[in-house]
Amino acid sequence: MTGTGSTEAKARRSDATRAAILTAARERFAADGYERATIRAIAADANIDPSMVMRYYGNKEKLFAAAAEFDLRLPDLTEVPRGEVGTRLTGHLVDRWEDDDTLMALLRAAVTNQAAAERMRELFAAQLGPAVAALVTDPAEVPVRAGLVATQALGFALTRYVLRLPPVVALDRAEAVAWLGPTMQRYLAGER
Amino acid sequence: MTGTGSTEAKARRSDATRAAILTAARERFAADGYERATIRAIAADANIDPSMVMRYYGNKEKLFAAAAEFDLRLPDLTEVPRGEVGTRLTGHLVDRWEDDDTLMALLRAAVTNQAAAERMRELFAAQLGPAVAALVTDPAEVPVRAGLVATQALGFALTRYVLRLPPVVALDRAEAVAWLGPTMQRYLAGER
DNA sequence: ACTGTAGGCCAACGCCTGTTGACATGTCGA
DNA sequence: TCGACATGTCAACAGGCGTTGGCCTACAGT
Repeated sequence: MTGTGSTEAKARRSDATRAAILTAARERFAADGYERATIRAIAADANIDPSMVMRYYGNKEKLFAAAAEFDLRLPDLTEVPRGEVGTRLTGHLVDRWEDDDTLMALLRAAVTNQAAAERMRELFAAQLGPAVAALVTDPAEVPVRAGLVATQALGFALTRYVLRLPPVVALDRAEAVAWLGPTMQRYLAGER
Repeated sequence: MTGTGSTEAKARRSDATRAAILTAARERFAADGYERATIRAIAADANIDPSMVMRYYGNKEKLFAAAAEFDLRLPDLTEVPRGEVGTRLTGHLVDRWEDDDTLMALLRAAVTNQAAAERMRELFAAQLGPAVAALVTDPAEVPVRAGLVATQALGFALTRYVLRLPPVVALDRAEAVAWLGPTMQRYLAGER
């Protein structure tokens, strides 16, 4: 056995560096988008040489792929009272957005980078889709309703965290949920 | 008098070139975002030399500023039946988005470029704000309601035209208006 | 204690970028 | 007809980018 003796896999001496790179990458991608986030800047943030980034992640594209790994951690909406799924989902998404900048990295990059956009599509198809499917009776309605939810969720994130429209920035969590919750509710479980 | 004899201002011989540059710039900024849209590519599209772009627009920043000039042409919502302002506004925005790629250029650029983001904020404050103000009785509510409208409008545009989430792309104009209209209605004139 | 190897740094490459200045061409007023 | 000025081309610059390969250095397994 090697190293510090963890229970699983082999702990490499370079794990700390790898993690530092990933953290710095997420921050840079989140703040600057795909093309303005340079390998050199990321390396500088992580206090290592740019060539280390290449050694550990191959190239910029793969680095982004690693940094953009993300789990929405959606709650099981079937256990929530039918009339509250909208506010519940909205609150969860706001929280998820605020405590992890991976989503921001994904969003900023997805606007100018094809691979990132594909990632975003997968994220909604693979994570939001199933959550919505558990609520909707007619399977044919699932994609549209999930899409509409994405519409409002991403629009809120875009205007609040990226464009920073003052009145949207000014909303506190409760106000945001109160305004957006009913919209989500209708998209998830409303008529039509 | 000079040139082709228009009624106002002086028509320069280079006006065609200036317009070609502007058109190419809008298309490139819309398709690629601010940093990936290069002066060289824009010049190539317009069939001229990159240095002409500099001569006529000074630098890339000013070129963008000129290309991102935009008027939402919002209808006078006070002449629309109170209950239909949501669908009316939604329909107008969808149309506006589809027949002019300036908005797309503005959105794609605003995600990674500060000046473009500021432009976007101004656009909503100066154009959407007043339109909303004409509908809402309490002036204190105007900014929030306009912000919420922006939230849904930009979210729809983002998911449909930029991220291209399949179910959102699949909506036709009528379906989009039917789904988003009520949301807009509530943001514009709903309770709370 | 010795040595192989993983971890890390440095310098350089080829390419692309925005931007500049010198030069050629054409057009229009005098 | 002539000259001034607008229009346009060409070549180059300085800097930044992703990426590569060679070279030290220090630790881990024997």
